[in-house]
Amino acid sequence: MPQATPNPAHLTQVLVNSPAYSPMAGVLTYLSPTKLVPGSLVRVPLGQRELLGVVWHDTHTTDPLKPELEPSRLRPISATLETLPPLNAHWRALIQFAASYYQRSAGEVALAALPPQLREFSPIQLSRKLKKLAKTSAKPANSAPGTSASSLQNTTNSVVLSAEQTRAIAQFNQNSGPFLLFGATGSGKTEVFMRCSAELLDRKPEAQVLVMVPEINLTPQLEERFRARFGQLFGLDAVVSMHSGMTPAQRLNSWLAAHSGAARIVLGTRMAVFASMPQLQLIIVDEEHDPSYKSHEGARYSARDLAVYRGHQEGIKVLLGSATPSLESWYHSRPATDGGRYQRLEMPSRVGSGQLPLVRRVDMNHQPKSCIIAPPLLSAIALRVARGEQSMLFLNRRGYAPVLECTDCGWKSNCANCSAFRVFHKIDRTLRCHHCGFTERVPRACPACGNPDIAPVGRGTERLEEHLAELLVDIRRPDGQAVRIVRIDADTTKLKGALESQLAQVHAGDVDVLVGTQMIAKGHDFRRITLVAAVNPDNALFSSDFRAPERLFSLLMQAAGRAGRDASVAGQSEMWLQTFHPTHPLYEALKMHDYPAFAQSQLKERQQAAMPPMSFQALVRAEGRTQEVAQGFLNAASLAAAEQSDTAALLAHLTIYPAVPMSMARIANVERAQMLIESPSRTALQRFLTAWQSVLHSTRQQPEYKSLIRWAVDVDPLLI
DNA sequence: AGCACGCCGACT
DNA sequence: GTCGGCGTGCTC
Repeated sequence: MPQATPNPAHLTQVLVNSPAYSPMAGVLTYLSPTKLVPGSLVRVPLGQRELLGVVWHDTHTTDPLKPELEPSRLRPISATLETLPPLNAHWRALIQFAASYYQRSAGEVALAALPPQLREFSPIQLSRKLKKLAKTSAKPANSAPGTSASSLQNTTNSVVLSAEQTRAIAQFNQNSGPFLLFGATGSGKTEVFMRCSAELLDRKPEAQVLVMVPEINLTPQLEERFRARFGQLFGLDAVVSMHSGMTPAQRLNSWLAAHSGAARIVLGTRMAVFASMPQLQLIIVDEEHDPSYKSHEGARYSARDLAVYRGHQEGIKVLLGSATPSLESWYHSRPATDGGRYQRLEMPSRVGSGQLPLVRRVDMNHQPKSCIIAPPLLSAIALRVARGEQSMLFLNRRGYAPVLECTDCGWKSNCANCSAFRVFHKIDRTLRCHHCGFTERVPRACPACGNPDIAPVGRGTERLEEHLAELLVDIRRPDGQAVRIVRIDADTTKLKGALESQLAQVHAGDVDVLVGTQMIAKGHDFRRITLVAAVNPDNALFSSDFRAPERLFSLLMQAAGRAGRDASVAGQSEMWLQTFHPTHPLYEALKMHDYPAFAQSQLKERQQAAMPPMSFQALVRAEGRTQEVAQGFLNAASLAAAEQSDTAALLAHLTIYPAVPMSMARIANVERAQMLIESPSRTALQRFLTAWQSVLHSTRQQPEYKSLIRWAVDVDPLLI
């Protein structure tokens, strides 16, 4: 055997952020003077750059693909961030699983899961930062002026639990989960979350809890409640947030607090599922049905599904909560005797005297032709205004009208870059594309035939607000003043803090009627609203997207939950639906506030059509200059799967559909196509996708697909 | 993906 | 004479 080099170095496997399709995917091998523990953070040279890396496998298995890699050509690690404890085996297992399940490289997933600022820091910068943090956290954090710890604890723990809450908590304590807390809006799910957390934190002195919420705007409310409850026990900085709205410095601080164990409760959006939490004992996923848990870029992971995996992997409890669970979770929580894997905890009643609102359907077939707000609904709103109560109307379209049309030649306000209409915004007289942002002033006359008579078709929130103001012009509030209408949508809340100030107006009672898009139906408690109306909810009933009814039901249930949360007015609160299909089963179930009935009928349909959750799907999306290239690439890769033995062997277990244009086929002059792959077996689908990667890569190498812009696999897609 | 190198058009 | 376009090719 030849003698080792005079300065012996350890071969060290390191993950860096390199995408799955580059030849650099997987681990890279470096030299290190000392043996480094897996999970250690290092800085390594790669070409001209120096990158953050994570030390991976213990064993240096020789890569069969690159046998020519000689130790003499390896470069040494530049530096080790030794002031940080290595990422533990649980975290590494989570990253490895997410990367393989969602068909991305481990390096991409691992590095995306670390705070961005950590990628920039040198070891010296990092140790400076850590020293600074140690100094500030050395100060006693729990000295809130005015309230003693014991008095606050008394008030928070003196919340009387309902029988349902007590039973749910008992079941949680006696079983191992995962749990699905199926609780009506207002049934007190948050209180259950806090009690379950409190018990675990009490039992284990070092325990950590991860709480996930779907959207950033929901974090402050929940954060406030958790901080009020646990801040006194563990220090105010023991509760930290993690979401994309934070500054890089804040994100690093939160991450370090979680990683060191100082943070006892981590509250965050989907990215938080990857937080390093060495003493993690419980994961809570609030509003688990919310589509925001599914990532749309990079690795298209589902944070809810990864939370369940992580809980299983770490041997800890996972608690999912929703008033309208995803059909996946609902199906998993069927009785264990039927094969269910989750334990269902039920809290059907509202806490206190609050009743669920009365659901009223307006049959639009029997209303004046093309009316926007039916007369009975208008009178109901007018009545609330006169009584000094608030109403909320929502419509799933912003702008004034979704399209402008020439009454003469039929010209429509198409977008030049997208397969979509540009929306008419009357407020600044523009036509705006909501997909690519292309904005122009409204033409004086039809650009095709010169006819000056071009008319808005359909309605958006702007037009609804305008129309409502006209209809209610004579209505007076109890104080004799004119009715006050406010609109809340993406256009009115663009400026920072605008949403908060508009919401504050509503809470203060300065507003009689609130008009907006779905964003007002979610999350916020409007205690004085006694009427909620869905102006035009029918679209989702006949959508080509099989999940549209599920989303509509959930949205309407949430919206209904906005009404009458205040017990003093709950008796009179109503949810109105304007529909051309009043007897549709979805609305029937909604009227009875009967999610289980709705879910049962949906699951039956899914069963018959062999769709999720009874089957498993993956979607491959491709983007190119033309549909021919995008679709051609997908179809060629599909054909080639039959010619490679490992993929061909699995074809019997799956259905690969032909490539089709996406429903929004063109955005910003990029043509998009997709191909659906379905299988009754998750394993078969997984094996196929893994083996198929190399086929996709080599297909892209063919000269006719050189112009392909990109492709990506979406496992368990939400939008088909 | 980054970031080089490299070979052709309009500017101080 | 240079600045800069983005086409190929490499990075342990």
